[in-house]
Amino acid sequence: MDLNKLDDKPIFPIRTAAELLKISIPTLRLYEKEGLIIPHKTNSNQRAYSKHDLERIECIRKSIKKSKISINGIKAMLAMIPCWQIIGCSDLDRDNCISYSDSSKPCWAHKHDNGVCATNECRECTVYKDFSECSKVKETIQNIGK
DNA sequence: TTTCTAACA
DNA sequence: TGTTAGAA
Repeated sequence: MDLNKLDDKPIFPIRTAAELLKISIPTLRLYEKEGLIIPHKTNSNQRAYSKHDLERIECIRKSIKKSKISINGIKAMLAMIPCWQIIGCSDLDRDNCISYSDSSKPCWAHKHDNGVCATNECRECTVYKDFSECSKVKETIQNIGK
């Protein structure tokens, strides 16, 4: 069993996550509402954050504080991810997909009623995962289509 | 006690 | 961003 998998274990309740990240609970909820992050939900609908989730949020915080871009700005950038190419969906699926034409929010923030994404968990999708670390985004983009 | 959603300041 | 309502 590799230890890295522990990083994906959703073990932090929202209060702990907020303390570790030094941000407020409402802010954490806001990021989720805006589609920037998809925390795991427990049986009782409680949010649970993994170490990777926390790192992803750190990436968002850096963008907002250091790069001075807004939540809407981040959403717009994430909306430009060529997800159809990354997951290799068909031209038909792509043309029928809302997130292909919509540039206001990331693909995983959409409800996919049809196509391959309809049956997939966005939280587990490489499109979502690959853009979780600030340091690896450029590399990810460069490798698209290879 | 803690967190949830939703609405509002 | 923070606060508040009522419910779980």
